[in-house]
Amino acid sequence: MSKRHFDKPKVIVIMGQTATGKSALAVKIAKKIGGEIISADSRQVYKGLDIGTGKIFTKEMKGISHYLIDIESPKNKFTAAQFKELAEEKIKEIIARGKTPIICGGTGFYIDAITKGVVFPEVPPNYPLRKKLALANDRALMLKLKKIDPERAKNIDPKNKVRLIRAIEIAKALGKVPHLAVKPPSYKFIKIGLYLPAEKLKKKVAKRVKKMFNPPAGGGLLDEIKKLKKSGVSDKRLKELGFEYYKPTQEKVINGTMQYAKRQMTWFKRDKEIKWLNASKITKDYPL
RNA sequence: GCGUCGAUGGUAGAGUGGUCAAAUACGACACGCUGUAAACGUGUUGCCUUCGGGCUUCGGGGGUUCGAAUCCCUCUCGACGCA
Repeated sequence: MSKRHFDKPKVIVIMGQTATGKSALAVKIAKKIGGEIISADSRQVYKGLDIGTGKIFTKEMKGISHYLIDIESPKNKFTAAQFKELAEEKIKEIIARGKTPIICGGTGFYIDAITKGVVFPEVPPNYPLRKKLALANDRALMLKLKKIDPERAKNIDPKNKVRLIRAIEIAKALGKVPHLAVKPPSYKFIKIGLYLPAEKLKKKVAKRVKKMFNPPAGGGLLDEIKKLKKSGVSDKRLKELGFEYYKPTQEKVINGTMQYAKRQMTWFKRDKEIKWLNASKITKDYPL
């Protein structure tokens, strides 16, 4: 460990499976050490997606500032690069204020975008082009990519249309897809992962989903969807926003959430810097 | 009670004499990821294997055949129709 390591400002990262109590833990830590919270959730950035995404209620924030929640209309698309830019801005601001940034969320890709210092090629999405390319099949796209960027074509997943389309999009704009650049992060990230054994997680998810459909205060998930539709969010867009938002049933949402939790773990498992905590062992007075 | 149809792998559902360990979908498990990431993609999914193959499967039992998930008989269960 170099000395410089200690000079870097600390950023706490709370990640892990859905429904394990990340938000609550983040608030608790923030209270204790004087922190402010940056959400790392690809869907909580949207206004009006509250119940389905398990967004934290204002009163649960307990006066702690939260950022990158409710910053975009669900009619528009928000991307990982936008997240990276905004989050880095917020980190800087919070540190300048003498507080500790706490990144909290379950979207692994977003978290890695910040903590791993990956520099994405600066090519914004070109939706008309994507739409056009989506008409072609994977083989045709692969041939096209080979022609304009044989280098990238070598190691791309040849069957993944989404990746192929993005690669072509970049190559068209820049001539070729640049090699992935990694900039050493300017912060010391302390990563805490929350997980629950499958049985416990399932119970917790089931409870949470039940509440989504029948909240004590009224106005559940179905009302939320109605409201979104009324405000002009299309069915197609609702589908994109996740399984909770397109013809959900309790069973569907529970199963979908469990599948998601599993996928989250395959993502996080590779990150050896994470210190894992069993969420069921964290009590209200967990000594931090 | 008579008649008709049906019973297939974790589920749904193809297959109707050999090319069937059995399509496809879902689920399950594992894995990947260069601005969609709760997205998107890939692999495995009867058992054993020295990875060549071997063994047991299509409601139960019996039979026909060189060969049966597929044909015949019978039993069990289910749906519908007639009583």
